[in-house]
Amino acid sequence: MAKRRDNLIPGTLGALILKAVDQGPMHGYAMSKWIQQMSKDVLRVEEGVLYPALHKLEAEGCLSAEWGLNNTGRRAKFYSLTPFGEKRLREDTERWARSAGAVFDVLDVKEG
Amino acid sequence: MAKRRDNLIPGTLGALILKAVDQGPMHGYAMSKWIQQMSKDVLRVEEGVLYPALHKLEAEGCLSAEWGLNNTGRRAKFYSLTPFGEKRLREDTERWARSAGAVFDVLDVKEG
DNA sequence: GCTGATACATAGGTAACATAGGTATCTACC
DNA sequence: GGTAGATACCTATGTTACCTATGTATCAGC
Repeated sequence: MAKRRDNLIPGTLGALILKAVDQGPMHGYAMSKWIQQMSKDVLRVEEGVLYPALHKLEAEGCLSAEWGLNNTGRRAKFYSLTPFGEKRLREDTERWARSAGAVFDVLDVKEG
Repeated sequence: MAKRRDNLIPGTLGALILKAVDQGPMHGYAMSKWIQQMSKDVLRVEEGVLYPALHKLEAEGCLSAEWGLNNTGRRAKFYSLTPFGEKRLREDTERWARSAGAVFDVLDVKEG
């Protein structure tokens, strides 16, 4: 079980979530769909992976949460970026670009 | 201890090593230096990380090893790519390009 | 004799993700 | 009334993969 590396590149999940919430307050299920769509179906964030990550980001002060209603009247927990979360997103994005670029360099692959 | 994500993007180490050996038979220490150099000092493969990974790749049939002497006459274990290792390198590289590209898409970062 | 570089190796710790299960509501369909 | 599927949340357990620390040994240079 626990086959590795089917969906995500480990270490990127936090940034993906923060980027989703950066679009505006969003609930978990919508983030999952948004990431899947923006990645053209390459990245999938299963719910058993998503919710623990959300709780961790909230505990770290990157996200704030409050219950509300979605556009069909269903109860959902909406997350927003805190200033600290915005800072984290910028840092994570920068670190990712740097590290991923280095991997492309070594593997001698054209990026894009 | 065990601070996370200082050097490597998890899941990329195998491909980095295979790419190093793809340059020609190489011993571990030289791989470490080669990766560091090709990544412009962004990626560092510590020895406690490298050698277990080499043993694993050998056990999986991606690498073959034999003892020899380096150019200064020192004893070293030289690794070569097996056909299976070449296949693995191609697959890993392709998967990396696809997944990393998707992360760039989501994070809305220019690659390169 | 000491330091630093080269070269290999193992042990123990932990984070992060994958999988599998669970609850609950609402709509659509039969 | 029953079922299926989508929406929406959650937790528990397992495994991998990496990080750190530490050890051995040789050789060059001071």
